[in-house]
Amino acid sequence: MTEQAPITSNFIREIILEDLKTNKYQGRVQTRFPPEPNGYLHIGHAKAICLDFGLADEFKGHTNLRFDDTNPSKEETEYVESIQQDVKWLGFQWDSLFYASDYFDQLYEWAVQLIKAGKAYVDDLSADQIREYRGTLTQPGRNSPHRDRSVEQNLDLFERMKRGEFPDGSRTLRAKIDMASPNLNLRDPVMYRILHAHHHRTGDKWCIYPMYDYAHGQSDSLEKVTHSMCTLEFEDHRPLYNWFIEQLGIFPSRQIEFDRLNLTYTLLSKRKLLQLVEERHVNGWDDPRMPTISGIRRRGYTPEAIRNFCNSIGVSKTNGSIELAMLEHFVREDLNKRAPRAMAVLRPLKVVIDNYPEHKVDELDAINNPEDASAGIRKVPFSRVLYIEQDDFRENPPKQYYRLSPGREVRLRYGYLITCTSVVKNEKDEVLEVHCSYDPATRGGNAPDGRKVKSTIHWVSAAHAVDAEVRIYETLFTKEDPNQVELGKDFTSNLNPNSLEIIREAKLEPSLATPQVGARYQFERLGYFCADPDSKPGHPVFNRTVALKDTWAKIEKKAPVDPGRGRPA
RNA sequence: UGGGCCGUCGACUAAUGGUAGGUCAAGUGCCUUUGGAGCACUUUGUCUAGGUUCGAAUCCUAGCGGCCCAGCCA
Repeated sequence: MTEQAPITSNFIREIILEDLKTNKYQGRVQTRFPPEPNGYLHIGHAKAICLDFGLADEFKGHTNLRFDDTNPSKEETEYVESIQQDVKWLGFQWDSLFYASDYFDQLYEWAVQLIKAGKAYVDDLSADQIREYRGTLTQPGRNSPHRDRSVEQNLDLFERMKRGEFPDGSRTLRAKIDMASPNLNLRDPVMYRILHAHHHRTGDKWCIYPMYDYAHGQSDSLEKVTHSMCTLEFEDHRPLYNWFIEQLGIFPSRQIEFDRLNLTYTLLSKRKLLQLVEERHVNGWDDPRMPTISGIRRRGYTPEAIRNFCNSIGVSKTNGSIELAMLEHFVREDLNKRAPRAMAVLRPLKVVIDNYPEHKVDELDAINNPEDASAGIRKVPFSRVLYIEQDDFRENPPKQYYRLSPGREVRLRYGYLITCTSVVKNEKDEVLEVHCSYDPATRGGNAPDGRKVKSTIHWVSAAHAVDAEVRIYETLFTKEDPNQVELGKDFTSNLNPNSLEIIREAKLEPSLATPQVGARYQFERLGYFCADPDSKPGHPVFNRTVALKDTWAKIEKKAPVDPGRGRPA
């Protein structure tokens, strides 16, 4: 396992350190991760999870998992299950599991208390009217005509809202704050709305449901949360968060806002991810192209890689976007150290070793992981007919191309030095097979005379090869910022038509015939691959997690001249 | 155009009035039975203009730029 990346400090840790120093909460650090169960968790949530759990762990504190389930029309138990699975998979364990709906009774009592204190009132205005009365960014709002009802009447009306006497949308409970506040959140925010909807946990007990602003801070307070982290867009809500707590005189949790994660070529909005799923642009929430935890897990990412990434990107209040290369770096770093190596040929080209005995099969030693001696070695069968990668042969090699070409000698990894003697082509001038001779004295890959070859290529014995499907992924979107669209179009116009390439004719070394689902390998010289649940015994399916860094691709891109054709490729 | 928040290498992030540092990316070299990995080196930055100060990324003022807020979503 990769050692933990050092966590660079941040302003939230500084706040906690200061609170610890001044003994503000008697040395307690209590956080919470509060997802709404209305979708799958994504890499952006992973950042929040690492923060919430990581900071609490660091200071011997506690973290609750709390489902923010105040809107029954969007929330489902499928999501609460996937969220728990994902948090655990990332390597975190919550101290207590709560639901905002656990607090519905208490929240109702507190609402009554606020009504009695003249701090809340039942409003009969419709949604449209409320919007109208709210004013605009530059103009103050106006008081609702119902704002000054008596406490008795408010109590009666609120009670009857709860009993179900009124239809959806006909009334709300509002906090009585200030319709002229420059902060729109303080212009008598709605605390309760009428919603005759079945709730995934409370069933039909309630037909009024608290709004986020009224539920979240009070839930934090009930759990004695000391540091309540959320994203920047809630900054404007903090005065309201504090207002409820002050009016109620309950435990003062503190809300601290940090910047949401943005990743290039990636969308991190639950609404848009849901759209991708529903419109079938991807094959479900766990499609390996999705930035969901379940998607990147299926893609082959490790929890350690994700945690190291989250701990390395820092936490601040600046709106920025992290390059996808950063995330990829951390999977490569982790997998390089732990993934066993294997040989796989994605686009096979037949190679015949003419001077190798027809039916001979040799078992060659291959190192499982050069980064980890304890991983040991395995046997790989070698015979007269092999597959190599089409990319590893060029009839007319460009400058700096070191791989196989007519007359050239290369090394077959853990095998022999071979020299290309001739090629067989079809009528379309395509190379069908390559003929080589091998040097029997080079078994294992070294020449007794000390001669060197410039290149080592991977291979699979044709007679022993396992047929496999390999899925190659590119970014889901073609634009760094998928939200950047022409007028009248939406983000789906930036979908990358080549985000998934299915290779059905891949040839794998025999040890890969029946991998465990989720097993991760490095296919030598190609990248990291992960066995997909679609695998069948003897016919595996692999997802490419990430390619290896490819220096040759860079060289070729920089000087795209093919001397064989005499013009830029 | 009301309010809130934010501007440091290409990206992300440190420096808490005292040497602008780290990671990724990019580049160069070494090494290599993965053109992988590793190692070494290199390039590029404090939004602008004033001010305070022995000294400013940091404090002040004024600009400029970006993000968020007018759901009975969270």
